[in-house]
Amino acid sequence: MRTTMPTYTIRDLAEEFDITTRTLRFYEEKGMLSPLRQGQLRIYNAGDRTRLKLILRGKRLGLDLQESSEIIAMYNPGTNNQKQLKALLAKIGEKKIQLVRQQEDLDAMFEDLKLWEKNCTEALSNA
Amino acid sequence: MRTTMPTYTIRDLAEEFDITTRTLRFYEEKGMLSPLRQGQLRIYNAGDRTRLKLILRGKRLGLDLQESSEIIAMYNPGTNNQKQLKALLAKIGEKKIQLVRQQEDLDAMFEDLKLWEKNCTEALSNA
DNA sequence: TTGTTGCTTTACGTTAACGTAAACGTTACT
DNA sequence: AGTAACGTTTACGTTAACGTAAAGCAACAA
Repeated sequence: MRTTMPTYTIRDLAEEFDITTRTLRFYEEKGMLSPLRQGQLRIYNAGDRTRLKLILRGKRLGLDLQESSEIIAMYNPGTNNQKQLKALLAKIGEKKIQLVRQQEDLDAMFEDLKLWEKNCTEALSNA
Repeated sequence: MRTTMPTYTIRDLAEEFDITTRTLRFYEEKGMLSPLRQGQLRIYNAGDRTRLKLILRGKRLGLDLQESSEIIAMYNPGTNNQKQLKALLAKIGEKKIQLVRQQEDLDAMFEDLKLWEKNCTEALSNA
């Protein structure tokens, strides 16, 4: 049996992820997405959608597009040689260090926010 | 008794936080730092240093300088009026939502990294 | 047929966050 | 006095990540 995979227009994805169509074309221009063409229209599949999600997740974490590209490249196992794998491991290590740092920063900022929130509400209730 | 608070030159801070002096002057230009002058030299105090730390923490979390400025503004309690406090609370709420999102993204990425790391090391040991 | 809507390509504009260079003033050796 | 090391201001340059506008094709609606 042959199940039909879902496809998306440029507008579908733009609306779902709240970005502009310009942004999608831009990512394509950068080689991060390669939707099929049906005539001259772009037609995205599930893989494209997943890659887009990864790009946007990276953005929220403060990665630039180049970094996100590298992350995404880890997903396809085309890299079967020793040197590249080791390089990849090193990169993963770096990324983990950076993410741990982010965790700490996040925790610290949450603490601050909690304090400020407390102070604000108290100041309001005493008014 | 009068204890002398520590002060820092522009180079001290640049080296401590691994940024350039240009960056420090830029933040000043944007009104985020206001070091004293001794002659025409900048002389930073503990408060300046703390603000700088907050700016850099914000950067690591992907905030832009404007957002970091707002965060820092929360630290000085000069805001004692009802409306501003409520606005502040709203902003804190937004920020918390965004940070929670970041937490989730971080967790997801850590999971991925762990998987990739495993795959890489296995691939290497089988070679 | 003439809109209107939505897609396309091409190309120039914009903003943030600095980098970089020029030209100059202090202080500190030597 | 010379010069090296650091600081200063002023100003133009740079990069990433899109925004925005122009000009045009395709399909469907009135």
